[in-house]
Amino acid sequence: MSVSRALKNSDLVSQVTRERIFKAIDELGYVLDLSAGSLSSKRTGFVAAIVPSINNSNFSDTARGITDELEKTGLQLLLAYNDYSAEREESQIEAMLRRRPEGIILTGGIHTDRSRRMLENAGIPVVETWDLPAKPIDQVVGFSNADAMSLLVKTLATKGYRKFAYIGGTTERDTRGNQRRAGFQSAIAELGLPEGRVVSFGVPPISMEQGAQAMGSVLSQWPDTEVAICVSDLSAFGALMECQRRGLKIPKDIAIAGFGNYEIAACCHPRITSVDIECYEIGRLAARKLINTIQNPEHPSRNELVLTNIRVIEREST
Amino acid sequence: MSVSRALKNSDLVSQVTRERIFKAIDELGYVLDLSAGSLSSKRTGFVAAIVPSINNSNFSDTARGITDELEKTGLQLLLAYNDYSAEREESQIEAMLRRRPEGIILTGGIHTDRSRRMLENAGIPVVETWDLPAKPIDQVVGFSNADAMSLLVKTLATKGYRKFAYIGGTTERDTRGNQRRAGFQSAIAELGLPEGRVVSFGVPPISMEQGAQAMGSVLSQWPDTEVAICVSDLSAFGALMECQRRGLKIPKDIAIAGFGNYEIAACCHPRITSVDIECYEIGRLAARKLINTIQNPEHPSRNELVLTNIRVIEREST
DNA sequence: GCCATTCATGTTAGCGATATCATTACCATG
DNA sequence: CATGGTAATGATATCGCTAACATGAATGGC
Repeated sequence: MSVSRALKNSDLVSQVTRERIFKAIDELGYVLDLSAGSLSSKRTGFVAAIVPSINNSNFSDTARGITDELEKTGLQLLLAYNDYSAEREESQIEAMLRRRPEGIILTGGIHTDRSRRMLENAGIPVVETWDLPAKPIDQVVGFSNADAMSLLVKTLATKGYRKFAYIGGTTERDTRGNQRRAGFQSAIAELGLPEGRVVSFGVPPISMEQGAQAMGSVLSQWPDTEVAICVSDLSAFGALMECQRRGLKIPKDIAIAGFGNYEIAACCHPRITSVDIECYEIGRLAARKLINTIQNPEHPSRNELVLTNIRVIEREST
Repeated sequence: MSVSRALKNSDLVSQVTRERIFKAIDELGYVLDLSAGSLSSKRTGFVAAIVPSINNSNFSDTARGITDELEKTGLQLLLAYNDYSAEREESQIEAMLRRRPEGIILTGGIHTDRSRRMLENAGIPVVETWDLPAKPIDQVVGFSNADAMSLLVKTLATKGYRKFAYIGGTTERDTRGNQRRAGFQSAIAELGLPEGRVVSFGVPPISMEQGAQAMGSVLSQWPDTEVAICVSDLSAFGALMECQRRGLKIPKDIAIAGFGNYEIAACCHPRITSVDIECYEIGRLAARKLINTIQNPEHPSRNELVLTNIRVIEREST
C-alpha cells in the first residue's frame, strides 16, 4: 500500500519510506500496471476520440487540441479514425468502450442507432464536435457548417460576385461537406442569385488533385463562372493550380475560395480566401468539457452546447 | 466461462448457448471489460507508437500505416506525439509502458538513456523507424536520411546545377533534418562543388511560412544560387511561393527541390522535385514486424533491419 | 455393454493494483 | 499517566476476467 500511495503522490508516505520505495523501484525496474490499477479503482485514465481522418490537417489539429488538454490532467487519448464511415465508427465505439474510457469525443452528429445505444448505456460523458447535431447525444462543441458556408457566400456576394460554383465530394459520406453544400445553396437562393453550379467529385477527403480536376469541369461546363467555392482549402488549392496552369488570372478571370483556413491557404500565391473554424480550439474545448464532467460527476453538463467561432478570412484570391 | 469463450469466438461453444449468450448480452447491454481480461490473460491488445508530430502528413501517413496493419490483427494503437523532443518521448514511453503494450514503435534512433533502459527492461519488441540508428535497440524499419539527401544532390548535379543552397531548421532537435543536412554537405564535398549555402531557420517542423522567409534570406545573401534544396516539401513550397511573389521564374532563375513527396509537391505549379520515402509503408512494415514478433515469440527477430526505398522524383521545379 | 474419445460446460484460483478498515507509533494535553 | 488525536503503515477483500483443470454428456468402436 505504501508503494501504491507513493506512486500516486499521496502525502501519507514519510520521506524515508518514499525514498526507499523509489530506490527499490529503480533497482528492480518496476513499472506500475495501470490495467490492474484501473480494475481496482474503476478509473482507467482513458479518453476515447474518433475522427474521420488523421491525414487531413483540420482533424489532426483537433486531435492535437484534445491531447494537449488531456495531458494536463494525466489522461491518455485513445484515438481512432474511421474514413468518414458511420459503420466503422460503430465498431470503433464498441472496441473502445471495452477499454472503459472515462469519456468519448466524436466528430459530427450522425451515428448508427447501435452506436447511440451503446453510448447511452455506457454512462460516460460524450462530446460531439464539428457540427450542431439535430439530436445531440450529450454535450456538443461545434458550429453550423451550413451557416459557415452561407456566410462565405454572402461575404463574396457583397463584393459583387453573382455566378457561383461549388466544388465538393459526392455527398454520401461526408456529412459536413453535405451541410456546407446545403448552406451554399440556401445562401444563393436567399440572395436571389443565379442558380449555383455544383460539381461533386470523388469520395472525401477531396484531395488537391481532385480539386484541380473538378475545377477543370467547372471551367468547361460554365466558362463564365465568377467565383468557385471549394469544400476545403486543399481542393481550393488544387483548383487554383489548375487555373494557373491554364493561364487564368486569379481573381480577375475567376475567383476562388476555400474552407478550413489550412496553412496552405495563407501561404500560397495568391493567398486563398477561406473560413476559419478554430479546429485546435474545438479539440481543446471538447476535452475541457469532458474533463469538467469527469471531475464533477455530481452536476453533469448534459446537452450543453459550445458554439465555436467561424470567421471569413478574405485574401487575394477573391 | 462460456460467455468468455463465446466473445473470443472460440469454437468450443454450442450454437444454442452462443445464441442465448448474445441475446442476454444484447438485453443487458453488457460490454466486455478488457482491462480485467488483460490482467488475467497477460495480453493487453495494445501497441504503442510515438511520432514527432501528427500534423505533419508524413508522420500521420506512418501512423495510418501502423493502424491499418494493426487493425487486421485486432490490436489497438496507443499513439502519442512528442514535438521532436526526446524528453517528452521519455515520459511518454514511461506512461505507455504502464499500459503494458505488446510492442512499441518509435521514430528515429535517438533516445534518452532512461528511455533505452526502460525499453530494454520492458521485454517487448521495439521497432525504430524513419532512420538507421547507430545503436539499434531492437528492430529497425527505415532509411538513411543522409543518403537520401545525398542522392537528391547528386541527381541535380548531373543536370548541371553547381551552386546549391540548403534550407532547414536549427538543428538541435530534428535529428532527421540534421542528417539530411549532413548528407547535403557530404555530397557537395564529394562532387567537388562550390561550398553549400546553408540557411537554418526556426524549430521543426519547418512551416511553409518559414520556408518562404528562409528563401528570402538565400536570395539576399547569395543571389546567384542555382538551386535551393529544402528539408521538406512544405518549406520547399513556401520557398517556391516566395520566388513567385518576387517574380522569379522557376526553375530558370532558381530551381527548388524538397523532401518527403507530400501531396502538395505533386500538385502545385510548377510541381516540385522531391524524394519519396514511402511513409505509409514504413508504418505498415513496422507494425507487420511487431506483429510477427508478438505472434512468434519463440524466435524473436532482434536487430533485424528493413531498409525502405528512397526515390528521387524529378519534376518541373528543377 | 463397456471404455475411450470428443465436445460442451463448470469450478477454482489467480492476475496486480486500490478501497477500506485496522493497527501501530508517537506526541500533546490536562 | 491516561486519553485522544494524528501520521504512517499494514491486512484483507475485491475489481472482472481468463488459464487451467475438472466434470458431465454424448458418441462410437470393438
